[in-house]
Amino acid sequence: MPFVVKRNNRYKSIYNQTLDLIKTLPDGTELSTESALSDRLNASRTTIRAVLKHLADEKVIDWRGRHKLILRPPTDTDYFVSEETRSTDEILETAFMQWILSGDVNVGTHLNESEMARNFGVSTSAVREFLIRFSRFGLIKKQPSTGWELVGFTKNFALELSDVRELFETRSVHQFLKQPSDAPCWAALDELETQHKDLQSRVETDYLEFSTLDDNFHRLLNSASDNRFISDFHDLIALIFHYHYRWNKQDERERNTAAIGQHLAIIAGLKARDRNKATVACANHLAAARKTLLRSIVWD
Amino acid sequence: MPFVVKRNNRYKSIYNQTLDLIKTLPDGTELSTESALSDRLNASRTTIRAVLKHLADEKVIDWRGRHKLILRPPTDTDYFVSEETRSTDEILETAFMQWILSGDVNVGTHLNESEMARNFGVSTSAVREFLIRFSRFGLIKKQPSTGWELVGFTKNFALELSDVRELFETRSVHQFLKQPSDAPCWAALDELETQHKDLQSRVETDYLEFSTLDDNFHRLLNSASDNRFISDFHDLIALIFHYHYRWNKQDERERNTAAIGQHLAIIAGLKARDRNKATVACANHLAAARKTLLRSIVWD
DNA sequence: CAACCGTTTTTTATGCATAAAAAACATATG
DNA sequence: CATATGTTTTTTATGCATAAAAAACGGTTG
Repeated sequence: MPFVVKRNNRYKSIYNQTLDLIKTLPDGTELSTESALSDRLNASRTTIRAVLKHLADEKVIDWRGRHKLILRPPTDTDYFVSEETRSTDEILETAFMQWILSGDVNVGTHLNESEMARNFGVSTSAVREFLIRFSRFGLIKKQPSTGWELVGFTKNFALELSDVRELFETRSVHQFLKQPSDAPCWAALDELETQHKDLQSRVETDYLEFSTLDDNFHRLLNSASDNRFISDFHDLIALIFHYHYRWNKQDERERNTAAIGQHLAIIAGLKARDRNKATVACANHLAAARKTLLRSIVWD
Repeated sequence: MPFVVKRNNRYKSIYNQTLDLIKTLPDGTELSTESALSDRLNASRTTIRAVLKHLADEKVIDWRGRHKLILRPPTDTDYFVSEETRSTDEILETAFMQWILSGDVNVGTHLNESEMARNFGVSTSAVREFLIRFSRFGLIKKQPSTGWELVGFTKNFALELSDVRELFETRSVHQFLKQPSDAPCWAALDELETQHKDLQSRVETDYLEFSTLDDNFHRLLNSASDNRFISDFHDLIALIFHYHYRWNKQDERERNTAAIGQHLAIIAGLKARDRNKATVACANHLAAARKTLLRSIVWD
């Protein structure tokens, strides 16, 4: 008897999205063609047809050949719960990051594949492939035939990460300044400036919104470098910060308020086409980010 | 019936290493203890015992409990052929790099897992895990449920690679200059200088030896940065250059001769503790390397 | 009794089967 | 006859079984 059954999270996720779509349409109207739905929801027709079948069984639609009549609006109970629609990889990433960032597990710990599979409720292959994929972030490493070892989010990790980040972002700032004034990135920068000022005015209550803004801002900066290795590295930064924002709540409001100001200084420097000013503002911001990161170290 | 049988390349590789070891010992002497062999050859006692068993069967040793008497020196036919001792990952990497660098396969090509498994004579899991592992180099990428796509060693890839390389190595040169004069890296630099001069004197015939020297030199430089992300990136550089040296034979002697001179200029700058001179020499070398790389592009 | 070997248990590596999903192909319909 | 649906084939995702290898355990021997 199988411990873990094969997941069909894609189908369930598409099913939920189709319910959302139906909600926007009045009863008595027809759903579009299978191919159109397939394009729109980014799934194969096979999946779409499985969804339509289920919708018909649930009497949400009446499906006969090319006619797909909406019978009733979906209710909350029609939806699959979010746990079922998440991909194995998402589940693993969240569980794993929570596990290692909680500090319950020590640096140098040997990671046991079958134990992880048991604890996280997924198969050993899923764990195995996740670990291989995840290893590119440098938080774990493996020696052949001996398995995986937790490197962990240590002080050195944070320092090395910050060093490279400073190297890359400084370059990105300089590349940004080289963009022609009609390049779309300048409009995007204006938009981000507005969003920053908006959030600044209501930061007391809404400081949690900063995390998304932060990611968008740095992603825009780095886009000027137009370099896949810099983008890849930003994925790592984003990962670390994502979970950092999620679990390290210390001084969060103050930190975010300060960071908004630092971002605005960089934006001002860029808009003034003032290389020196922008560079200094960037250095200030990254120095602050480095400090924050170091304060959140669990180990050493 | 299985298409592919499970490999035991580790055992075979250790067996060959044990034969090497026995060659250094005269007949009639005893091999050391199982644990000692295990430590020395970096394998578990289980593997060592399997090797000893095979050695006894082949009458190379007489094995009775703790007595392992050497009966005869190993012959060439005792050895497993190298194909059998290579790991699946090595096999895949070589075959895959040869395949994509040969230019027979176009950028954007969809990589079929089972086809690759068939062609390379390994299982689909092996291919799958290889692709995940290999994807960190950015030569392939995957979109969920749709499989892998060849990004390929394109002009942009080479340009972006070179950009980051210049960023990192310039930093490494500066970090190198900050090392205290009694740091071991200075002695290592002296040693490399000697090797470079030695090779320079016989470059006409032995220019193929440069590839190893090149890797060692850049690895030493980057070690000054003491940064895992910079080291990881160097792995990518090393991979590209390894196969580049292997298949791109155009002007190889001239290129290597020039590169030796460039390396020596960097070494001279470093030894003189002349930041400016070292930086310029490094920039020159990397500019030449960039040019070489771009000339070897298969696609675009 | 400490180092060593024989045996058992655990973990990792890897082939493979199969469900889920995508893609291709065939047929129908307006 | 172009576009849609119905059906089949192919490919990917993923659970799992098991051989290889490592690690642990326990008894032996000098």
